[in-house]
Amino acid sequence: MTTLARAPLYARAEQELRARIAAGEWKPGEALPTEAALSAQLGISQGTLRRALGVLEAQRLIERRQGIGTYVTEATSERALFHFFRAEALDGGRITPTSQLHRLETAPARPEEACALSLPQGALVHRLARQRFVAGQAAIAEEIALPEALFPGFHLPLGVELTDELYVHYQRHHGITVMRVAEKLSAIGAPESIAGLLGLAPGAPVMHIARIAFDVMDRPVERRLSWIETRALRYAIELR
Amino acid sequence: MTTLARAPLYARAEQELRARIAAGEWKPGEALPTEAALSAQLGISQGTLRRALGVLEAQRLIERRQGIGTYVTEATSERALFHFFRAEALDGGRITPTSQLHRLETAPARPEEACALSLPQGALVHRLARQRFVAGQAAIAEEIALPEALFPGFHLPLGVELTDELYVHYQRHHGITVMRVAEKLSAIGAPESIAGLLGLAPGAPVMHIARIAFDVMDRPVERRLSWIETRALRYAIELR
DNA sequence: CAGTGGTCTAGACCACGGG
DNA sequence: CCGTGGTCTAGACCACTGA
Repeated sequence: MTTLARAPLYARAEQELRARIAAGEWKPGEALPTEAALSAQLGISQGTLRRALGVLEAQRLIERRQGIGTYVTEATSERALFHFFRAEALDGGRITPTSQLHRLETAPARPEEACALSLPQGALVHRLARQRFVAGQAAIAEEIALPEALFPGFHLPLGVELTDELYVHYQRHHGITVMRVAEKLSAIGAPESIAGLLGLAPGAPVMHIARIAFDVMDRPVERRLSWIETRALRYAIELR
Repeated sequence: MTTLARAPLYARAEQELRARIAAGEWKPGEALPTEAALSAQLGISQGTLRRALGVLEAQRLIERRQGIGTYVTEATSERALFHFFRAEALDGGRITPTSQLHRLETAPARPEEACALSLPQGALVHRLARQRFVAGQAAIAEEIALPEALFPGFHLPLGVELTDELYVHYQRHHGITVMRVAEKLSAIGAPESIAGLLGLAPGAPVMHIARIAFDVMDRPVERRLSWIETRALRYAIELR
């Protein structure tokens, strides 16, 4: 683990704070104690605490505002879309898709799902299938698996236009904050079932994305397969 | 600019050091002065200097090694591949492609090239076309444009297997270090010319990537179009 | 105005690497 | 051993916010 006694103080403080936030000691939107109070409580100097807070801020787990205080970052549709939804219009403009769930079931994880989510054989997952629309056109099909253990009693209305991002829902209703996603992209010919959903001919080129999302403690919490029709969309990323 | 007199000291120090590195005061692989010497030279405390160095280190412009010193990061094939070449095998294993240049010309920039590289109409670019092979199979076709002004006298042998990454070549021979790339991905049917190069049927699904690469001072220095055959490859990225 | 986070400093001490 | 960067502290002062 990273919580070795040998690790620097600031790193241990960072882990301590991360764990406390993950445990819900301070919930999204709430303020942490002041730097003076926190450093006294942790028995470290303010400078060392600030270094730990700086890391958490860089990871967007917290937000610091001069003159106000330090807050646990709250997931918003805005932010979720901006950070983790990389599709944009051909001209680079932002896109705000709507979405509609058309299947929701709870079943034993398939082998690929269990593997992606580090679940034992036979563990239950909630499985969602949905479409996302851009300018009234179906542009994205998705199949999502969530560990039942992390999302007990998960539910969403079928067939209704959803405005909020799923990640906002995860945080508000299940206390799970997505911090990082890993994706593997490929270009494939649309399988028949997907082609139907997206209004394409079978075999037409679509972008396929296999995503695993990780939470604050870097545990895998969602596996998502996406099929994206990229005639009117671009998937924009930045590497540095 | 970011070099306002009002900006914090550490930010001004960071910009100052970045500019000096870009200007070649310390070349890739060379050591910067010690922290004590640098802080004295810049008239700031060691703590403030360390903060500036921390930013440059996070951006991988420099590397600090305890007991040794601070060095300007040198581009290596290893690093260039790892950071900016996101293709991997289906099982997640790394891939080391070979490449072969089959066209090299210098001509006025096309409108899209001029736009991508912030060049005036009619400015000259070097235009490269190459193929990249994975396990002996042509898997990637690329067309690359470089501003002639930044790469005077650019040349590479045609038709030979190249081992070094292009970005290593940019740094070694033209003093240009790529720090960041922006990409737009889509899935398209392979155009006839590309299909021929990749051994695909015309219209077969390929991943298309339009990339712009930026240097140390965040100027656009390369525009690259790639067509990737993703039957044996995945494009792996991480968002956080 | 009081209280918050942001900047900057000076200095002690530690850990590492090489002569 | 010495010189390097890495950690940690204590404290002064600034800049912003809201009552």
